[in-house]
Amino acid sequence: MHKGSSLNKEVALLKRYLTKNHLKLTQQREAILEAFLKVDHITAEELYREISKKKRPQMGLATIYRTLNLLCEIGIGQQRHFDDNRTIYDNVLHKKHHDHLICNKCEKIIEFESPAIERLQEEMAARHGFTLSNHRLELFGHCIDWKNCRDWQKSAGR
Amino acid sequence: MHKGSSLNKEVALLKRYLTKNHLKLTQQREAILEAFLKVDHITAEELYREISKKKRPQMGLATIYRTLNLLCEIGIGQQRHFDDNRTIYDNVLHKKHHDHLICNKCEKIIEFESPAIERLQEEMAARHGFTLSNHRLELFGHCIDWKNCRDWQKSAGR
DNA sequence: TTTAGTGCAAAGACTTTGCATGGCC
DNA sequence: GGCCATGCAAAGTCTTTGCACTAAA
Repeated sequence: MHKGSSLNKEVALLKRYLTKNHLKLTQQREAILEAFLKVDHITAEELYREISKKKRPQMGLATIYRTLNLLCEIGIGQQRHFDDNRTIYDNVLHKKHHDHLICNKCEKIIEFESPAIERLQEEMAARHGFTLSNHRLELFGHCIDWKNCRDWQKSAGR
Repeated sequence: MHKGSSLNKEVALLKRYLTKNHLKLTQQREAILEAFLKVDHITAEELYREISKKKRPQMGLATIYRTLNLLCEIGIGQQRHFDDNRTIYDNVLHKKHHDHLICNKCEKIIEFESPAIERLQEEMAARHGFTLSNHRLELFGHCIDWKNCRDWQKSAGR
């Protein structure tokens, strides 16, 4: 399920970056990276609970934030935000890419892929002299059945 | 420059929404809407400074937030976040839509449009039973001339 | 007159920072 | 051993909420 080969590759990437910048590879950083690579995206809080439950009960939340920011600098992670203000950290390299279709009425989020759109993106990038590494596409609107959605019923009451 | 016709249209939209929901059209809400319609996007803080300087010195920040959230519910505004954690409120209806091509090396940002991509987006949304109101597309990569870019030279130093 | 909105200040939520201690190189 | 990283707690930053008062409807 979670390929070890990928893990090793990322650890190597992390090590290289750390060495190059006179930083250190600690057990915490390794544990965070390992857990992070198992998911597509996660919040600092969730990663914290995950790690302190299963591996290192004494891990500090601040360390999670610091390391997550580090991973973003390296390019393994990328920050994202939905409508609330918490930060979601995407696993950029490992995850199977997908885009999002987001319902403004009921908070429903559908993940999809479109090779056709991706092709046009490449074309557009090339036209402007860009080489793409990744992208983010979010479509907002409302889904056909939002009136039956419990989340929406709830928040509509205010 | 700032077309009055548009202003009136939006005020009408706001009024309709307020009436329908037994809400009230206050001077504050009108002032906030007016100021908001003059920009493409703005933060609550900026809008607050703008309005308290020029129109209503006693306006509270909380009112700005409340009204901005209201405008988002109506569909005149939309929240967005860049990498820091502050919320940017986009003027959805007024602004000319564009997508972004972002260079990870030199911070260059190019705005572009692609009707072909938009068409595919609609198609994809329809396939999932969604009606779109708008979207966000950001392409990340590097531009062909980033090595000559001053911004990159600068930030590469760390 | 009734009900909702406002301003202010306090509370919240999330993230970063300071500092003494501990752990890589 | 030197220096960076960690944990903890405190401080920040941005946003929401409670409440008494004011103003639309």
